[in-house]
Amino acid sequence: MDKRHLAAEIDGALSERRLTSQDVARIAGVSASAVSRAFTPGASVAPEKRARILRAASELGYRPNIMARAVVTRRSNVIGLILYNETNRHHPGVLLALSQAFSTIGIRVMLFLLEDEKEIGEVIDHILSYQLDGVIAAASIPPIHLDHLVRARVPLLFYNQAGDDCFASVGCDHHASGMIIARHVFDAGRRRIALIRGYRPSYVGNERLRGVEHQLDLLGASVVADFRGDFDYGRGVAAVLDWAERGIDDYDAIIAANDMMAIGAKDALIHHLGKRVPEDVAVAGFDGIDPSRWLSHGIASVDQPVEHMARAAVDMMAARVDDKSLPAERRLFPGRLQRGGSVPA
Amino acid sequence: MDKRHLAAEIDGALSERRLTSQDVARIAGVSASAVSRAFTPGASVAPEKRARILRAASELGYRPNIMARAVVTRRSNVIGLILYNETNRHHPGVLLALSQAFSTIGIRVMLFLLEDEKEIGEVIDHILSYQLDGVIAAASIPPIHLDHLVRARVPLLFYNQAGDDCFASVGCDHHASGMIIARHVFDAGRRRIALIRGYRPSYVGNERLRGVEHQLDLLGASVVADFRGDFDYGRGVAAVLDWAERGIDDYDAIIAANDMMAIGAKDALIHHLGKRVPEDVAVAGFDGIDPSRWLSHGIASVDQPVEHMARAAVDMMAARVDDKSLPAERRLFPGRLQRGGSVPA
DNA sequence: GAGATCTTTGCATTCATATGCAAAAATCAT
DNA sequence: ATGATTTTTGCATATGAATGCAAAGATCTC
Repeated sequence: MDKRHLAAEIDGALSERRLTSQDVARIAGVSASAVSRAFTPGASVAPEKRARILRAASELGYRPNIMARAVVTRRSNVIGLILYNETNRHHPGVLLALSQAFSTIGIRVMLFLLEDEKEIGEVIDHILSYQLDGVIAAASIPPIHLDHLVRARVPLLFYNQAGDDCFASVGCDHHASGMIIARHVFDAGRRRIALIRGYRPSYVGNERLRGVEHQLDLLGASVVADFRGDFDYGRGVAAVLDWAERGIDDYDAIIAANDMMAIGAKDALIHHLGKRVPEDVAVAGFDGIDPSRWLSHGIASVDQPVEHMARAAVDMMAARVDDKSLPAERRLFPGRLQRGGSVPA
Repeated sequence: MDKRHLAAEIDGALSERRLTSQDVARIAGVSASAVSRAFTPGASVAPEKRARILRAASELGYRPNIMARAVVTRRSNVIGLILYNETNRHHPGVLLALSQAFSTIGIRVMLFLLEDEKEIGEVIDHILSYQLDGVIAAASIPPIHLDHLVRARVPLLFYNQAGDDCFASVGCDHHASGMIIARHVFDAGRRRIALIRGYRPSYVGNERLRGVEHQLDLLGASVVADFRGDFDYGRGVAAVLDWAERGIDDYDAIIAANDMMAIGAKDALIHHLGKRVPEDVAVAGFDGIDPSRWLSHGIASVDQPVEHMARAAVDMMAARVDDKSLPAERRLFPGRLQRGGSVPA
């Protein structure tokens, strides 16, 4: 058969070339345009011709080159995700939820995992070079770089970052979450609270502790100690040791800016100071990460509705890719109290 | 000035168009080719002309469109990373190490995070459509899909997967790691071992336990219980409860296929059965994840030299992108024993 | 069966960049 | 200053696919 012969010939010549719509067109006996249309939903092709083309394509193993398509359509179906490595370590659910949610609408994620704030310039540069359809930033972005994104008209959505009137954003209401956990600790009868904060520039950490302090203030409980953390287990341990060293031991509860540090603090209380949790000191955190629910921990926490947030982020991003004039909406989701043995009921 | 006028005009007309090399060429008073060459290292452009072009480009905020470039050069500088979500949750260091290592050589990562094995077909389809320079698979790939990748001549590298003569791979010597941890447990005087395996198709889990069993066999210790896990904390708990329910309680050590399950088992021993670790039962795992080193856990483990492995993966991939004829080398790294309180010294 | 309407099709062009080639310019040797 | 050599440069074309347009074909109406 002639078709078979053609296919073999194409296969042979392919060592260096790439399979193109032309190749498929040849063996299906149509034009390259027809092939293109066969792969474009809603395009005008006779049904049985489309079938023939798709058959030929799958025989050859042809798939439209999305890069080439992106040049013409100005759509890559790829979004950039800027994430601090830290965020992934402390809360791997975020990456999963976003990645999964995007894949349900056929959008792929190019990952920019930052170890250090300084890398962000280079990352933005890359983002602008790849013609990404949009960017989700789970990291703050310095104004200079923001300006580049704006000028290139790349839709930008902040995830769990400070609200800004100019950009769309999705987040958890961390301030309210702070109030919830503080209330929970207060309701357990604790009045002398020690705080382990996030590191200075962290919006999430700051909001959470602002909420905690606000609530404690309203209820009339006092903050008797205070430590600057970094969201890592080790800093939770360090906080407790630091207080002990400085003779501070009159707190009856610790609220940490996330679960990792809460667990660290709890471990230090038990293993280094020989205290009991929650009898001597109650411990609470945020995020509701897996280890917080382990038998050995049972940390009271306020978790984020990550799936809902991811879904919202994806919806908002998709809408803004289609219509760049959409307003800078901000969607906030409430946290949910997760009870745990570390704070008595 | 005319140049300023031109720039303003370009800026105005840009609402729908995109900034191209032509625009830069116009205000720099050169041809588009010159602009292209200015951005191509080693291309032939007069130094001061290159400077002029780069200045104009940065004024306008121009960056070469990598998608368009990729069509011509057949290089996207993007690799695909196929990863089970599970892997990221149980061992977030893998994603970080790979992502960072690639970014040092200017290659970006498109992430394909799988929740379920069934998604792999769709993922491979996407990978073939984007003209990715290569694929790193930290997941096994069914032969049908493998064939597609091979026919499209996409360099493929397996990460921590079963060795295959046809493909490059990087991995940890999990069998040896299994022997190491078994020896460690034996040296602590334990002779009656219970095993928590990975789920059936997991290469890493199987290798680790083959190594363990081999070593125990050599040393003359016996396996008195055995449970099929899934690498999750909950299955570690379940294993211990299952044995208890079935009246099996004569084991003096548990070796789990990873740290998560080891921690789960340890927690269940302590909190559900009231046993002591390591006095009554020693517990060991694999990976050396962060929580395994927490004060509250201290799990003896064999960790993987993730940074070295990632570095190797990146080097091998980069080499294979440049030269597709490179052989299917396999690089194995030894695991390192991490001591911990869960196995007495 | 003629004419009107709707659908399908291929041609030509476009997207943004890279690059071989030959002309032009700059550099060098003499 | 002249010719030989090297470097720069722009033109033209290529990459792989999408799409407006007009011609061709199919379908429908009466």
